[in-house]
Amino acid sequence: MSETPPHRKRDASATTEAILTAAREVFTEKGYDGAGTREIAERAQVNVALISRYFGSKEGLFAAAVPPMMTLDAVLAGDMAGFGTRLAASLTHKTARKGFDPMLALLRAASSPEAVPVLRQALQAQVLHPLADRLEGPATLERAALIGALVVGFDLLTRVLGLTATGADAMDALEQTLAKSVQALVDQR
Amino acid sequence: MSETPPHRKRDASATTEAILTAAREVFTEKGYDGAGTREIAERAQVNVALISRYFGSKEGLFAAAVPPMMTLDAVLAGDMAGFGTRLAASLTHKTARKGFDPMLALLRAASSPEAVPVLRQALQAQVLHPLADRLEGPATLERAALIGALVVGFDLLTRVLGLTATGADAMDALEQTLAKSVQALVDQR
DNA sequence: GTCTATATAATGATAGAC
DNA sequence: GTCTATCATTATATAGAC
Repeated sequence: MSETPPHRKRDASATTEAILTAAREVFTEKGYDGAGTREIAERAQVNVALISRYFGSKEGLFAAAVPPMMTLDAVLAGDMAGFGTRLAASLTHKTARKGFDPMLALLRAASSPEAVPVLRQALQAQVLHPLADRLEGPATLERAALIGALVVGFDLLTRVLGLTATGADAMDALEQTLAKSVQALVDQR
Repeated sequence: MSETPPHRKRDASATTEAILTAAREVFTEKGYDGAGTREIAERAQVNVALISRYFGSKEGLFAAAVPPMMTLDAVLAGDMAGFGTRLAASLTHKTARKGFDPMLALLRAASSPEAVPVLRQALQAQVLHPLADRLEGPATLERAALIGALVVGFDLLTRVLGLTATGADAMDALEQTLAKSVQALVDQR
């Protein structure tokens, strides 16, 4: 053997994957502005220059990392009669999920002009339209948007701003009321 | 007269007011991270150094400028039977309000750690609690929080991310559905 | 009370060696 | 395919003259 110290793997796809994974985590925690390319590279155990190499720019990295992961498939699976309950449970039972969280990433990037266009497009195509397609009756897109608003606002208040329900029964009341509001939007016609 | 060229007024209170007004506008437009002290000073027609002089830091300026203005008084005035309608109208009829907008400022600062504590406190004390006090029945604070989530989420989707309802009748449907959802949370018991 | 000038630190991006 | 080194820009904050 000869010399080959500094890097673990000479594989472009493994490198890009490591960058994407790290980027998703850091964007989730710090938002678009707060996430630095150096920190992302460090977490990926990769040289900073490779971010520009493979993704062109921080903006390109964000677009490749976050929007493709935005989906509602998990809660859309199942009958729509139980949608409100499922959705409310998924929002209140977020058991300190660490790592990537598309919703947090969206909330913490929404104030950055570079991120807004791709976020809007992904939200439309991958969340609101699929949800609207599962609704019956009039104004399905508008009702889907209001369900989206409820979800987004709930997460903003509780997980970004850190508002807390005081006590376990308050949490129950919150979850039930949320489920009811969502289901009312689903059942409306 | 002798020499006195570069500044219009030698008055601390006028200067701090000019800074506060400019800061509110810039924070609204650009968010906490995006707003630069230079830009704020320029818009206030004031020297940059005076921001540190009077507010200590950018964080101090934000705390002095935005949170004290967060209030729900305008829509809380009136009987609660019409609250949903009033609130929905105030959200959808935002006729391109220019200048300071507390809700936009909140949304665009929520991803910045320096802004979160003061935003949470102001939201609790000046918005959610006053609203909860006007509600009757059980779990008033939780229902107030969900109304807040709906409002915050709605503005995030429409004004920060720029989702648009397609057509005037779609806007009507949106407004009516929103009013209905809010009022259901008010009337619940 | 306000100014200029600067200290200090961080950023995103790139050129070119290996 | 990956590295080091650096460029260029920008940011907040402060010291000290006026």
